[in-house]
Amino acid sequence: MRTRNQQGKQHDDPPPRSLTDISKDAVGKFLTRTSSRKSKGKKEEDNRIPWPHHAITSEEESKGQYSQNTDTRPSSNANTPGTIFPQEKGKENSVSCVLPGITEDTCEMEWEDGFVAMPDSEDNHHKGVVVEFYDSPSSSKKKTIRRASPEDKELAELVHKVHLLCLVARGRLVDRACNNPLIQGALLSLLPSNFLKIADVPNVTANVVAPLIRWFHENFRVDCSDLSERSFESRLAFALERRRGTAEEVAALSVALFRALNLTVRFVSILDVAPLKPAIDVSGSPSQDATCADSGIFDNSTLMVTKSRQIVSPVQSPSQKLGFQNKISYSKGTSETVLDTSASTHIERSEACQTKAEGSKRKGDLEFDLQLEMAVLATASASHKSELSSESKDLPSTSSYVSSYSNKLKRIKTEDASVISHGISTAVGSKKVGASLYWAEVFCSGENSTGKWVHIDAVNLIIGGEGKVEAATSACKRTLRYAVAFAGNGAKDVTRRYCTKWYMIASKRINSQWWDAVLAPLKKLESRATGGVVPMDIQPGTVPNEQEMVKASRVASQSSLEDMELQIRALTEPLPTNQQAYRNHHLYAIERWLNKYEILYPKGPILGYCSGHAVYPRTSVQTLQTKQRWLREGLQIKANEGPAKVLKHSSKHGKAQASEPGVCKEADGEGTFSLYGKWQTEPLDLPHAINGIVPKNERGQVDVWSEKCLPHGTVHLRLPRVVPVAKRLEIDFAPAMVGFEFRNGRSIPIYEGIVICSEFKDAIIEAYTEAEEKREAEEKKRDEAQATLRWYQLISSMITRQRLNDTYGDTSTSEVPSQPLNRKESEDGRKSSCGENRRKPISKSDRTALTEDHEHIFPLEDQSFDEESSVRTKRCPCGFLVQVEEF
DNA sequence: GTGTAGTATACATCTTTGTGATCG
DNA sequence: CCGATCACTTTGATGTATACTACA
Repeated sequence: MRTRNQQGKQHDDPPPRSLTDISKDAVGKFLTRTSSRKSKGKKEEDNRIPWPHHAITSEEESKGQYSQNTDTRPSSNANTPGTIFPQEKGKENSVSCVLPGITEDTCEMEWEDGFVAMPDSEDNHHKGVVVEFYDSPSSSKKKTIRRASPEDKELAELVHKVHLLCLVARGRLVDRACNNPLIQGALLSLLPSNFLKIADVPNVTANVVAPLIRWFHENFRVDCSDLSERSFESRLAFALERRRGTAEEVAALSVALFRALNLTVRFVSILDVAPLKPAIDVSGSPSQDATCADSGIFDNSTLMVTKSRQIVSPVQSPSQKLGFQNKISYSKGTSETVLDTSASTHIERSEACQTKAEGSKRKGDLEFDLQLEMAVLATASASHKSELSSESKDLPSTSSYVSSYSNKLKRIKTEDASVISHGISTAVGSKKVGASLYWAEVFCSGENSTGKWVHIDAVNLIIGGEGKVEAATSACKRTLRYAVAFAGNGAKDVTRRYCTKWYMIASKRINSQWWDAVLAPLKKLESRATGGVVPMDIQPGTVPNEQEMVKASRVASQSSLEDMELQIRALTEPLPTNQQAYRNHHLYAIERWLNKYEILYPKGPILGYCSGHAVYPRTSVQTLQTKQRWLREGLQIKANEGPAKVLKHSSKHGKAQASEPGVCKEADGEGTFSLYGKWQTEPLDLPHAINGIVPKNERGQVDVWSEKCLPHGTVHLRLPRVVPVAKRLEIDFAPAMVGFEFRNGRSIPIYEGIVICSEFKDAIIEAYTEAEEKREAEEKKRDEAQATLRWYQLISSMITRQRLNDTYGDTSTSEVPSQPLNRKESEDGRKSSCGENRRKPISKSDRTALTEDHEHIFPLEDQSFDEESSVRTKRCPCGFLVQVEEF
């Protein structure tokens, strides 16, 4: 949808609002809300999240789509200083402006001087104004980078999680379809009888199944039929009938076939989820992976292949498929791209067009498109696909192109057969490789002594190619982050089998705690399905027969053997060849990249070398702390322990110390501070309280970082107003310093309560309770007295008013009641004239009491203050009141 | 085109124990 | 006189992560 907008293609008639539209709107609104919560910050004037910056045309505007558009944000063109947006035909009328409803308050951005290009055609004249921004030569190098805000990060993580869950659910759905007995039966009926004996082979090996896979590969082809309206099972059945389907379907069919032959099989899928970290927003930098990012979720047949929905391709060569499908995907957005059969130069041309078109997109936009599509697909995949399908129908030359192009590719196919038969090995490292997203894992009991899960990619005809998956994925500018095996409605993360550079993906995966918790129940199901019942899962009370027990124990060991295998892979990762990788490597470290507070202890063993730097196990890296910091954890430095590391003080400290010579120098020298490792510490040996005296530090207090820091025989009473109590009882105490806070540019210690000897605890608490009760009673008494007084004043003023009314009635008069009720006059010294204090008009009734000679007085106890409005109300006992606004 | 090291920069973290005037 | 409260220039230096650049 966005692509169409961007290309300036308009909807002649607004299509009926499908569920997809509704979802998109909802997601858009959600994201708008998220973006509006943007945090402050000087650098955040570029206040946006990755967003498809549609060129909002005036035509849309005039049709009212403008207001319907979920994008209620200003076009990013406007607030991206120094960004050139290439002009394209049909886009001249794009408008960059602040949208209605966005005020200066809500949209604080820096506007840059630009020049207004006047529309050069009459056609455009009435459509709007083009505001273009050109970089000055000096600013051309400067890119505006918007760092992801915490909200962005949170959102990206949520999307990542939700997407993961969706893909896991999808994998289970596919897995379930593979168990469909009808599909399995139909597959068996197609199978030449000589392959049926595989079902009886006791120890299956990769070699045994190889001919079967070859047969399958020859008989089932990948295309991208669009049967989105159907359930996956019916799609699978249809693919079986046609002997062609999407890569996902073909892979699923291979799994179904293996299962029909009684092999232990998993359906494995790379979960190509939305990134965990939000994309940074670099204006003006071309998106490198534009084509990769602009892909669907469930429809990719290979990682290289984008927009594979509309294609009927009988070829298996990934390289051919790549060129072909890219071409199709380009045609979707660019109507001028003519797809003909003649030559690959056309493909290149269309690629160029695409590059040009995509070049105007920010990386963030592309990421957003992807995420939006994911979110929408999660709720309305079928609907969305049908929409895309209808889009593809709009393409005039697709079908003719497809048939002729496929003929051409058929010819190429025969030439490429040798390459294909060797799998992807010859092409790994080249971008001409299509890495499959889906494959099967067959448990070959005849491999090794204990059996082995063998990677079988029937789509690309690869057996045992687990080592190539990662390279092929990375060649596609993707990262293999999650490879999940599905069986028995369960799932198991088998990424380790396919990933050798875990350090590269560790930070791109969701925290393992969450992921493990998600997979835990699924892992059990998977384990149970890949052979039988795991002993610990046998229900108490049921007695499994011997056969079941044997099978179960075999599976248990099979499962744990695989776990062990994966664990070994995890712990025996090859040493990275670049130094940077050691900065946060979970297994290895080099001294150069240790943090300030880290040290190698013990310094060894050396596991290898990288660029001349010795590589140590990460387990040898220890965290260091200052003496003070260890103290907070209830640890102290052992006697005679020298510092493990000595660091220079910051210049601030240096200055402070220089200005105050002789003050507070560390024991080990000037301008330095010492760090110690945990191995140099021991539990804190605190002084004991003796004779009711609390041991205090040099400041006469006790630092209570935690309960561990309390001297023996003392307690910490976190009670307000407890100091006077201790003083009154003449009990020795120390103020408890519990931390610091920064106020007015300096750190201020925070005190909470006192530290006293345990033996006085009860006495203090008793006295404190008593004092508090007394205080509360006094407070209550004071409040009551105040209330009484106010009632007295109120009634007095009412009486006075009544008397005045009785005396003078409605007739205006200048006579003054000479006897104001003023019981407290003598007590209150604060007098003020009415004129001085009256800042607000007084009410009409009050005016009747306003007199010329009477001097009002406003006793303090008759004043009330409204904190909300900051208005103080002062009352004269005569009933006159004045309201004063206080600042 | 790719990988690596170095650099720039935004962001996160750590730092850390006053003083004088005024008022009740 | 003493103690409580308030105002006082709302830290800022440094480390770390990450993107970018130059170079092999």
